[in-house]
Amino acid sequence: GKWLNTTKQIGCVAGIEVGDEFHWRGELCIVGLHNDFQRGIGCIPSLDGRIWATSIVDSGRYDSATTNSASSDEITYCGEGENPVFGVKKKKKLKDQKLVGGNLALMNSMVDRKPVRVIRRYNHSRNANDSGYKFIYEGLYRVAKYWKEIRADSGTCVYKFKLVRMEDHQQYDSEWKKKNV
Amino acid sequence: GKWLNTTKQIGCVAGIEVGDEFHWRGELCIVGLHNDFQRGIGCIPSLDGRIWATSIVDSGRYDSATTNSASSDEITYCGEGENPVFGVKKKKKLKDQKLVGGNLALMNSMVDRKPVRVIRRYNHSRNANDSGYKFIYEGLYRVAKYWKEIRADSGTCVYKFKLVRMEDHQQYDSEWKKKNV
DNA sequence: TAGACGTAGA
DNA sequence: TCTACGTCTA
Repeated sequence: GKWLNTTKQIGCVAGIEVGDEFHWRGELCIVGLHNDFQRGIGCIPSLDGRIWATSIVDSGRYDSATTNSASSDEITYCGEGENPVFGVKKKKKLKDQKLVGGNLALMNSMVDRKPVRVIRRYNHSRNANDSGYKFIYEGLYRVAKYWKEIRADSGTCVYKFKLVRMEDHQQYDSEWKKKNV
Repeated sequence: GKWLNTTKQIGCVAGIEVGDEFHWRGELCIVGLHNDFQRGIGCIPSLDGRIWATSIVDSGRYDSATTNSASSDEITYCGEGENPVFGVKKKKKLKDQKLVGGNLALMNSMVDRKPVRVIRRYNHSRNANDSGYKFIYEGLYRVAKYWKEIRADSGTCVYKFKLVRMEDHQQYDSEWKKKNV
C-alpha cells in the first residue's frame, strides 16, 4: 500500500543544496524536503500540541503574487483552502479561508521564528518545445508577516504570507539544530 | 515535467512473470504492464484508426463482480466512466456508460481476439495489522463476451466484460508476436 | 471519509 | 481542457 516514506523536519535537509532540481512532487517527499504528496504547506506538530510549517511548495496553482517573479528573495504565498484561481474559473461557491492547518502552521512559524523551506515550480516556458516544469529548492525563509485580503473576483478572504530568504540560513540552521536536538 | 515513461504494447511484457507483485500504479507504467497512471483500461491505437485494449487494472473501485473472487480464471470487469460505486454513494447524477474509449477498445479486442493483460489489486486483509494492498499481474486473457446491464441502484447502463485466462498464453504470445512484428 | 498548489492521456 | 479503478494526510 503505502510506498512513499515521508519525513518531517524543520530546517535544512542533509545532502540537499539550494538550487537542487526535482521533476515530480513525490521526489520532494522522498528526499525529505516536503512531506506532503500534494498539499502546498507541509506541517509538523510541536510538543505542546501546536503546529509549525516545515516547507511550502509554490506551484503557481494558487494566487501567489510572486509566482512568476524573477527574484526569489521574497515570496508572497497564498494560504491553503478554497483555491481562488480554480474556484473562480469553475464558478464554484467559495468560502473564506480559515486560519487552520497549514495556514495556522505558517502563522506559528512566524511567531516562533522557525525557518521554512521554500520550493518553487518553474515552467520551462523559455523553450517553446518544452512544455514541462521543474521544482527548485530555494532555501530557508522566515515568515515575515501575514495578512488577510478580500479578493475582488470571489469576494472572499484569503490569507497571504510574506516569506523572506535567510541569507545566513546555512549557519542559522546549524546553530538551530544544536539547540533543538 | 513528465517524469513517467509509459509504453504501449499488446501481449506479454519481457521480464514480467504471472504473479509478479507491485505496490504502486506508477510501477505498472514503468515496467510496461499498463500505460495509464490512473485509468483502468489501457489502450493502443491500431493502424487503421481503431483502438485496442492492452491491459486492465481491477482495483475494485468499480463494480466488478469478481473483484473479491478467489479465482482469477474468469474476470467480470465493469466498463469505465460514470463510476457506479462512487456515483451512487455520493448521490451524483449518473449517465449511461458509452461504448467509447476503453470500453470500445475492450470490445475491439474481443472481435479481433487480441490478448489483454490483467492486473488485480489485492487488499492485505488477512493480516489485520496491514491495511495495505498490492497489484498482481494475472497474465493474458481473452475478452469472451460483453453485455449491458441496468443497475438497480442508479437506473443507468453499465458495460460488463467477461475475460477468460488463456492457459496457453505464453506460447500464444510468442506466436502472436512472430506474426505481428 | 473527504480533500489536497498531483499527473498523464484522451 | 477535462477526466481518470490515484495516493497521501488530516
